[in-house]
Amino acid sequence: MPETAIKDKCKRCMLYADSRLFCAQLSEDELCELSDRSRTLSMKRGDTLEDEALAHWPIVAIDGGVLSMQHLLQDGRKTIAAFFMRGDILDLRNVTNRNRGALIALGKVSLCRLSPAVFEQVMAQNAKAQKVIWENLRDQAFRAFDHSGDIAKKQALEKLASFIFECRNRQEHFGKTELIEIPVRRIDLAEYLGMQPETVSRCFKDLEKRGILEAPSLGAVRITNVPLLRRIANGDKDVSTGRDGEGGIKILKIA
Amino acid sequence: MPETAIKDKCKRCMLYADSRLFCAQLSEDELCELSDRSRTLSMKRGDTLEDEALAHWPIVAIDGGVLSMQHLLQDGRKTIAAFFMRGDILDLRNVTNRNRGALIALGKVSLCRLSPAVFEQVMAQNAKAQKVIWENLRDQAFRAFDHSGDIAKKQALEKLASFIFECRNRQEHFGKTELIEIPVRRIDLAEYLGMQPETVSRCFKDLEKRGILEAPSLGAVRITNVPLLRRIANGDKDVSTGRDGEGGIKILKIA
DNA sequence: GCCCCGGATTGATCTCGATCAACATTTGCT
DNA sequence: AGCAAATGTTGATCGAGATCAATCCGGGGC
Repeated sequence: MPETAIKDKCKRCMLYADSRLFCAQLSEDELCELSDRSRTLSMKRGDTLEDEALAHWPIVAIDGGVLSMQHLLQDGRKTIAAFFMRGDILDLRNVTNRNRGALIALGKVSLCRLSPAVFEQVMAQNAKAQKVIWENLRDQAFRAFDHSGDIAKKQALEKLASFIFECRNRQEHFGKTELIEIPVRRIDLAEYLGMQPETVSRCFKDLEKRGILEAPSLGAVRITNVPLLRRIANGDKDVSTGRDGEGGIKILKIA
Repeated sequence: MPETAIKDKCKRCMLYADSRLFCAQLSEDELCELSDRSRTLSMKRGDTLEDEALAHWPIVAIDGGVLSMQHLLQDGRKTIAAFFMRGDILDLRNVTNRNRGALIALGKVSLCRLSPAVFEQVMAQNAKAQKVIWENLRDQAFRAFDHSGDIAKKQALEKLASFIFECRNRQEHFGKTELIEIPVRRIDLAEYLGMQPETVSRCFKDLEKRGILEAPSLGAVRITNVPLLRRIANGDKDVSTGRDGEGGIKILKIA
């Protein structure tokens, strides 16, 4: 084993391997320091980041998988307020305002609990790293704003369409095949979009029947009519209700 | 007029006057530099921060009033994704992902368009200022997460209850009188909570009838039963539907 | 491989809040 | 101050999606 400064755990981690992510911005010294004082963690579906653990390790960087922030109501209703994925950094220092949701893994999640002290030091010293974190947090905020807008007034079909575009936006490799990964289960999706799993299922079926997308498996979809899906996501009633607007293709119906 | 370094416009601005806000963290030199290269702006209800203006001035700090981020759907449905208030800083540099909502004033708004160059410089040099901005952005993100959770699965009454607590959380001076300012119109509130103005009105009336709050004017409420309102906000069905749970007061109904 | 159970689907019914309509009140403007 | 337009309230009806119930699947563990 060669005596390289950079730890194996870091070499295998996308936060370092992806040049756009946080750890890739660090100098070798910074990375080693951070690495030494941080702890990786693997989670499986249903695992929760407990409050006591977060008290000691309030800064969490996601390497892979999907972590959810869930809010539980008194009578058992559950909602997922946000999904956190590769590259997202969560800073829960002093976050007590209202009932911060529970952080629950929706599948296998690998993450790194960063040392607050080193994180703070890097924030102060390394402008490039600071920029990456800042833009990540800003993206989280804007994604949450968008999502709030989506679920506030949109209908079920429109919400699902928007979600599919949100998934597309979060994966870089689109363009060639238009195969979009849906990284969460239907039930999680329902909780994220504020609807019931039954409704999610019906909406997927509707979009398939209308030839707008194909769902080769539960974990992925292929959009076959991007402009139409876009119009649905944007709330064009003529399209979402099945009627044809001026821009759509007229289909003659014979009674 | 004495030749003090700090500009009058800054002395009158809460971003400087409130010791917890951004400009109060700056050294005199930094503040002067920032002040010289920044521009204040007054807006009135309905005014929009146009894209072209934002291209030159993508960083906006709110001094007072309520600025909204609105999403408009094709068929005219409108939603407010977020409220920005005193102390909030918006960084719209390179924000093009999806359709960033329009920034529209919901009343008189005074704000300061900060010089991106000086802002960036302060971010890199002044750790105290950096911390304030970072925490502000984080609060915006978590507030948005909370809000997403609220509007996803909660019923109308529960959403309104949550909103009242959100208002209370955002004003510091509670504790004495419990008079909470509602800084937006009913119609804006409806758009923020994803419901209709009619429903908002009915919910306020319902809470008043049940003795949970008083609404001396459209712009403020006084909570008269905080625990009960809290239970409603947390989704306790026994309370929100009017039935009494075990913790409530039993009311005998005679047919 | 086979079993098994959580998740997904499909269908039937019901409910909350949207919508429509009429009227009251507040706000802003001259 | 006084008027007009925008906002807010109240009542009546309707519909999208929640809920309930009955299968159907598929993948993780043995």
